[in-house]
Amino acid sequence: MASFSNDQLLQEIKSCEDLLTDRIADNMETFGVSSTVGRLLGIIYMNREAMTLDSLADETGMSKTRMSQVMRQMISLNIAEKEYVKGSRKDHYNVERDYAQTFISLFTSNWSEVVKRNTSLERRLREQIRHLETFLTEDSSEDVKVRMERLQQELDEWNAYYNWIDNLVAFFESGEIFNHVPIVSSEQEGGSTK
Amino acid sequence: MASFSNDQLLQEIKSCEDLLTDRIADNMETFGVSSTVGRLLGIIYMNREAMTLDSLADETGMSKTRMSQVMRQMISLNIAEKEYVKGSRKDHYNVERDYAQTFISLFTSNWSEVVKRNTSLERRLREQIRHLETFLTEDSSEDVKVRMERLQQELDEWNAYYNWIDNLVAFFESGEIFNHVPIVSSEQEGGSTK
DNA sequence: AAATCTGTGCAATTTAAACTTTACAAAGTA
DNA sequence: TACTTTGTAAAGTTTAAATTGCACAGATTT
Repeated sequence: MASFSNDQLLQEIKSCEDLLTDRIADNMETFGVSSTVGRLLGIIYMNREAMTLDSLADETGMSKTRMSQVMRQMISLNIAEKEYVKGSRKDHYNVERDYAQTFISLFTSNWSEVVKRNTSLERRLREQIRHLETFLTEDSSEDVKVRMERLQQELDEWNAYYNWIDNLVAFFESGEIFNHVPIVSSEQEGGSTK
Repeated sequence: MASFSNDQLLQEIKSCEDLLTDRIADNMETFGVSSTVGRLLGIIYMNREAMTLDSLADETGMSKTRMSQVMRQMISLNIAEKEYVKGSRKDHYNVERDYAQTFISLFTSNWSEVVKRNTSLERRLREQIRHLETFLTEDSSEDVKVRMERLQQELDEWNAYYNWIDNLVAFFESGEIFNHVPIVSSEQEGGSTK
């Protein structure tokens, strides 16, 4: 078949990279964030150095405002950060370059929030139950007693579950997970041995 | 203060249960599914026995069609199943009653899908690269060679990452995770010892 | 066979999320 | 001081997701 010119080759390579970025964007939705988060992650990652809002807007064809919104979100998710570049007035953003670390950051951000919300609800309900219990008398219907008891058990199970999630988060965040599920880099020839 | 009648107490208990259901619905969004999935999960869970589309529609105030859609989704996510009830023509749906198991099912469903998609993309790109490599000649620009090399490395990292996720999924699905992050039920008095 | 019930495909509608436009404050520059 | 540049707040628009209403097929009952 026809050969490729240098420029054509470059373009082909770029289109491979774009496929990767697209996939990152897709996959990121699994974390419950907009695919644009993943897209920016991919773009900055592939770019191999920090980027400005303008260059991101340029690359995605989206508005600078949106870039600002997304980068802020990414920072709050702990998967990006501003990087000071001397001589430039613009903010430069860089991303976590370790995939697994990104996974952990997102996992942690999401579930910590859930645990927090749950803990406060649990406290509230325990209090409410204690309050309601004071109104239980001998002539309270059997139904009420049973339901109350069940609610208690329910809360106990919840507590166990959210404690588990909390421990799970710690298990990831501390990196202990890697002791049991290690990352094995593939055995491609010329593979870099960090 | 004023005392509570039996009915009032029941209502108060119900409203506690509703708060729990609401929270389940909220939390479920962390798995990237609609909160209605969580709401139905919560409702059926609290109901303590299988429910029909009609009773669900009744409970949520939503259309039966939507109930059907959501239940199907839940079944495909492995967190609900139809249950045969003799004497009834309606389908009855029940849900996984173990919180942690639900977590694992959702985690597994989501990430298995991601791994699968990625694997097929990786294969495609490896092939494309092998193809492009045949066009590399001595007069190919240095830039092209570097980019090509980088792309290779990129794919190696991807491969390592998705293998990790795949192992992670197995780690959860097999229940091995519980050996390292156990579920500890809280020490409430009268706590049931399964 | 006619009548009813049940679940779901499909198009239409509503609601929520993503994204843009405009405007402006803060900080830098001339 | 007046003029740019940069990031983002706020409100508006577009796009996508959630939800409904209608219709109908398949199964069940009368």
